[in-house]
Amino acid sequence: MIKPTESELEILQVLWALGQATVRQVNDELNKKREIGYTTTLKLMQIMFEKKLVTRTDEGRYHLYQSAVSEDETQQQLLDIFVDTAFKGSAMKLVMQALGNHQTSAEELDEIKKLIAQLEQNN
Amino acid sequence: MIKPTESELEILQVLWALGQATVRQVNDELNKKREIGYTTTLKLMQIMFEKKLVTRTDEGRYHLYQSAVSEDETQQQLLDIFVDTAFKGSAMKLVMQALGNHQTSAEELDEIKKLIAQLEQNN
DNA sequence: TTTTATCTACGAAATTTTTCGTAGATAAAA
DNA sequence: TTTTATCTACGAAAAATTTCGTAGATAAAA
Repeated sequence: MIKPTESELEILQVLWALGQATVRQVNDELNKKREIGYTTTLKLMQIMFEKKLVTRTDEGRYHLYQSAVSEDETQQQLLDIFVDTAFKGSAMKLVMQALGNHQTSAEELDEIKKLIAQLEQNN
Repeated sequence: MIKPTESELEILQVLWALGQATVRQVNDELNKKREIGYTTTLKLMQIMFEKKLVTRTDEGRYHLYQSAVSEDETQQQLLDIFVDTAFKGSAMKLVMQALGNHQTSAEELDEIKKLIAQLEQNN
């Protein structure tokens, strides 16, 4: 599977959120964060289409784009790479850092505890 | 603080592990993973010196390099960016994915539980 | 019907990152 | 002393990524 670039990932985020979208819609979303030209987004999405990161349907005058990769799988893939490059492969350390420095709600902590309990059972 | 590039991060990893090292040593380490020319590593480290990512002492004929940024702080910074870009800001989801898909030992799970207990107390 | 707006395709410029060759200096080996 | 090995500095090529301008087509508005 191909690792999306930073910009490609931003576009995938939008597509995951919207389900499907035109270049215009994606570009509008991106511009909520930072200025980016329409043709820039267009070009990126065309490249992503070639790379098969997205699919699209021809709706007459325009194209309707959809992500071709699942959010979960992509996140998992990126996470694996990230753990390797930034945390020398220690997922453990990453988890500790993430828990330590982000404020996590009581409910979320409960969820994690549940997950841990599950993992312990499966041993 | 400056975000190191992928290659710069690889070099920082080596420096964090060795404490201090010459270009030659770093290059040797990098070559355990993939082929990379000596002057490539040299150039990168010179750039990192300009960016103040590393410091160095002049040991006569050669330079002895040290990381100028702490491993923890850098990891935290990268983690923050990564959570944002790949997980839309949800550290929670990242933790769940990381725990779920990497085999974590019983001891490690214990450590995490301890940390969670601590976090719960501080509420 | 004419003008205006919007869309795609496409090439190429601009930027960022990575890679390496060459030159000059100095230490080590012969 | 001469040769060889190794180091830094530096420029610039190569590669990867991002950005945008222009042209041509078509729909919408005037």
